[in-house]
Amino acid sequence: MATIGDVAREAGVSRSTASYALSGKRPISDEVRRRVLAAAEALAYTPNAGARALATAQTKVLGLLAQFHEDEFAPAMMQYILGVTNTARDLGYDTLLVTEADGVRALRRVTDSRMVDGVVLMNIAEQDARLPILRAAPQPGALVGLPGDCSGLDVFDLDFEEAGRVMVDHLHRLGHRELILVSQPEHVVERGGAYVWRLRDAALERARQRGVTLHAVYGESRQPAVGRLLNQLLEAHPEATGLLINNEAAAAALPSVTYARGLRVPEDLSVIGRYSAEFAATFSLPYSHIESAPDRLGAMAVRQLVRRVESQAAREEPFVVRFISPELVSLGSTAPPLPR
Amino acid sequence: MATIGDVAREAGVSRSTASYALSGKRPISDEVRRRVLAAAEALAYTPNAGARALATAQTKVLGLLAQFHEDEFAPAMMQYILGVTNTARDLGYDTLLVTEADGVRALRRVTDSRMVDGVVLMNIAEQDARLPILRAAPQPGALVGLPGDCSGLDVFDLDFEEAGRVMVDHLHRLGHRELILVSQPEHVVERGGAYVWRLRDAALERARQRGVTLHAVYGESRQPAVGRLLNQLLEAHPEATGLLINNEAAAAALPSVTYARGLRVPEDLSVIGRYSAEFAATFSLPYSHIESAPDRLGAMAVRQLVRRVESQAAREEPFVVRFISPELVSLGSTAPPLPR
DNA sequence: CTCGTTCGTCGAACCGGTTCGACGATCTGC
DNA sequence: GCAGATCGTCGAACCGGTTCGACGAACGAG
Repeated sequence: MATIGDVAREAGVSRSTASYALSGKRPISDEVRRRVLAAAEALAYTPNAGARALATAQTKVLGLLAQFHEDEFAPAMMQYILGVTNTARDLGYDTLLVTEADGVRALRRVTDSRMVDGVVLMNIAEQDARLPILRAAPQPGALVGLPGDCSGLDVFDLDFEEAGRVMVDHLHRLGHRELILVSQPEHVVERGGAYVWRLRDAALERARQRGVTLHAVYGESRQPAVGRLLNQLLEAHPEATGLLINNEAAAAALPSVTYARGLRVPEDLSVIGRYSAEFAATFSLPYSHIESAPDRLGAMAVRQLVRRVESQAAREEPFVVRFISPELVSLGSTAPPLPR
Repeated sequence: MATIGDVAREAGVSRSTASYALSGKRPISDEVRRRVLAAAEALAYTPNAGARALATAQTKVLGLLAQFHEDEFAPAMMQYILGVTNTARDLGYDTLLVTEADGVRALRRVTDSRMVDGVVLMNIAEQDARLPILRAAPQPGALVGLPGDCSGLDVFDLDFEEAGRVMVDHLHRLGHRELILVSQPEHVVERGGAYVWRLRDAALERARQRGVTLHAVYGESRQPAVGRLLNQLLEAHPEATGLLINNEAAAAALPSVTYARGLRVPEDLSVIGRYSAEFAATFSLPYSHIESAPDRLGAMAVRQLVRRVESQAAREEPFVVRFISPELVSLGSTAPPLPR
């Protein structure tokens, strides 16, 4: 493998001149620049990433810390990851994907050893043990998901409160007066998944204001449990005319349940979900839904992160907490309730 | 951030002694070792990854090159990725996930710049332009998926030929004489996805031997197209009593189609899929299926890769092409056909 | 008591880049 | 024709580790 010393020798100049010719950081005569570029081309020179990182204190790599819990819906994660890796690459960065169960240790390793210039954290818990580490780290960090304490970090998330209100308002306006909300499994909340109750509590509050009855329950993350649960719910609340779903697995399982029960959507039951367009497309889901825009969130986090990485000025700006406002994608799965 | 020089000064020894005390590569007195370890602890010393990579020519990072095509089923990919990242971490490596569309450029970048010690390639095409690059690279490489030319690389894949035969044999033995096989979309084949025709051709051959009629068609990767296709197929071949599915999206869409058509599984239609346990669980799929074991494949590829990375002897062993033999997981979705 | 080992430690070089200060050559202005 | 500025290049130092050869002290053997 050719080093910059080889290039310099081939071009008949010093190492520093070769470096300047390649980087353009100092004026170099056209003649010499030509010779250096030709030599680099001829030797197929590529700078050694480790050496460059050592010299410049920049690795051009971002860390992406994601955790996969047994009872979580892995497929939904993929879109976030792609949002991050693709945006990072567009900005000139590669991505170190760390899925280690011990997130604290993983974060320590990649920041302390200076493997990365910045870190994106996913699966944020209400009380996330990784946050103190990240705040103390020399690299900037960005979160996809809202923790209890946002200080010292840039945070990006869907506005789950507003999502809950939009769902309730939409069905209330159509005339529905009794609704069911299926959330994620209780484990997700216990682990600190605040978005679950953020959506639920806002929906409950809005339902109260509108005089709507809302049955809010935890869901399951797997078949057949989640299908069973949906059946039980529909049985237990025969008066309910609307179903709100903040749970990918439940959304995926719903079509078979409604078929089996002979329920027509939206005539017998209006449905609104909360998931991504990608998810809806791959799973055939015919329900109107709040778009959770995972790729957009990943991209936003990376862009802000890279700004802070690359500019001292940006690093001193105040931290941002930015919510994507929920957009209701209408696929015709809601309608006024039938008169009974 | 503390360097090894700081640790040495704190412990009152030279940098080299500190290094040896930490690595144990030369005998060091207990007294000095204690002091060095204490100093490292006190200063929260972590070696700089770039510097170490430069000195040792080892980065302790593996590259994972995956490509996401528009018309592919992204959720299925997640399991492969987790198999790779988790196994890598167990063996002391981190993973650079590269999803760049231009795979050749991406591979050049990570190998030429020495960012990684080895590379795992996914989404292997029959004629994969990345392979010549990988063969010429100084780092070893492993493939998940079977290319036309396996020379110079370790290859891991499901035995799709055998999978096709197992599917046909299983239904033939139950008495079925007319079957439908839904494969991936034609694009996947055109792009070089050999596994599609490997399974199909083996199934056709075996069906011919057994005197079974097999209608093999390309599928779609998205709803609603894939649902429409399934309906058309069942309509076009009313005599078919068995359905083979080598297409995740089609498998996910099938339950609603059978419900809608009033078909009972397995009484009216026997079904065998080809996907992972994880996929089956998250999607509620009640079908007997060939387990495609993505996590196991990812893990195997990484283990072999790391062996070659870490041992000169291993690097000189002949290259392997290893197939996982298809295992039929029975969930009761097959039965003898009803007499007509 | 001395010589030859062995053991533990140190200094220096090296990995492959980047960057700073200096220096010689050329150009400008008077 | 000379002082001073400008331009292009070079040498050396540095980033933070690892590793090799050497060297002094302690040790055992004769």
